[in-house]
Amino acid sequence: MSTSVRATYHHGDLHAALVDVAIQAISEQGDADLSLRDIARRAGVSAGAPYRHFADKDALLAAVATRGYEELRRRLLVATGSASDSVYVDLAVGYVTFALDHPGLFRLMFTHPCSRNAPETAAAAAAAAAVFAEQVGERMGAVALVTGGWALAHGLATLLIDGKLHDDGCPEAVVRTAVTAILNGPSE
Amino acid sequence: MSTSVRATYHHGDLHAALVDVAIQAISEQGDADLSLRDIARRAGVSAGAPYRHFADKDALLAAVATRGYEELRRRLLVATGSASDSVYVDLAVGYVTFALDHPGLFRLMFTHPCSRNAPETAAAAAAAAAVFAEQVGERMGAVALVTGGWALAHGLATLLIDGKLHDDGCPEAVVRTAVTAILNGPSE
DNA sequence: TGTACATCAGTGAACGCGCGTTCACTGATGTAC
DNA sequence: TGTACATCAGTGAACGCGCGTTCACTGATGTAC
Repeated sequence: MSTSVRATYHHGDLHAALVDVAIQAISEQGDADLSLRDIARRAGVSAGAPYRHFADKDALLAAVATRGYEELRRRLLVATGSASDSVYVDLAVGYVTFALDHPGLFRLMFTHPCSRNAPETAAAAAAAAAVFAEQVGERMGAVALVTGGWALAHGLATLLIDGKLHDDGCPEAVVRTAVTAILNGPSE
Repeated sequence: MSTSVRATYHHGDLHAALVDVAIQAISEQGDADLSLRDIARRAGVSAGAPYRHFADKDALLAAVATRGYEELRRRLLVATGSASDSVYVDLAVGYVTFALDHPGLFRLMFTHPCSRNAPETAAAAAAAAAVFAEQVGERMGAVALVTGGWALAHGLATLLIDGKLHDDGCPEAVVRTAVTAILNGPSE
């Protein structure tokens, strides 16, 4: 079950192992362009082996993105449980924390074309986005508020993982103050 | 001066031409990974020629990103001139419109590591970001409002270029309503 | 104005590289009797 | 329980490809006299 040397000729569950290893690799190197050969190498398997489990590279990446969306959804649900004043702040913090923990995965999920045509990935993405809709929507009842809240969180996440905002060591504080400030409005 | 066949052995201004052609190429193909060889090819020049003008591929990309930030700044300044109620809406619309017009360039500017170490690019990026600070800051005077406004625009831009939001053919409307909704707040 | 020469900005062939993918193969597994 | 055999999941060598970069070269330009 470990990533280390295999005892048997057959792997056991190479399908899942490849996704695991890909997520780990993407986390280590911080950006989204992994090579299929490298993933196979890390899984201790020949370069052709993945083709027993995935049609091509994009299919593997789509599976990785799917797992990413599932984890994001989980994080958002957990964040919702906080006893904070604002759902927006809670969701944004959960969202941004996920992105900062897995920047490469986050970029893959949102930018890589692999996820465009995979229905499974699209479903997982929709499920994650639905958390915003449920949490914000059920309290406010406006689509635009959901979109705005999501965009705010997403903007903070991407700017932070790309190093465009100074976070002074505490990105969470940046998120809290920025979201709060915007929600309280330009006070006019 | 055109992209077509060169008359003379020497090019004239290959430096600028390479940046032009790269921006055009990136616009056509929609994503950020161009090859240096392809850019040279499009410029009608051999694969080695760019090395007379740029240290390496990243140096060219940094120059491209710099031009991108300059154009973004210009757009933001123009957007500021609108007779709208809200600076936030104006800036967000300008920002998002730029991203949708040049999705590949936008991704390059914000995500590609090439721009990390180039001081010239960093300066252009800072100048663009400063428009937010000036417009929002001088009226509200709060750093968090600037960050929040920028993040909101940036989030909408990235979600839209990555096809994660339904825009129903009019992305500008999505931006207007989302920003307005968030600014008016969850009405509590 | 004309010539010699240094400098500049291209060429094009070559380098090594890692990639995604295919394919004939072989070792392991499991099922039928 | 034991054996024959179909199926499955790996191997490893090979494919063609395009890439970034280097380098000895050559054509064009401009300057000194």
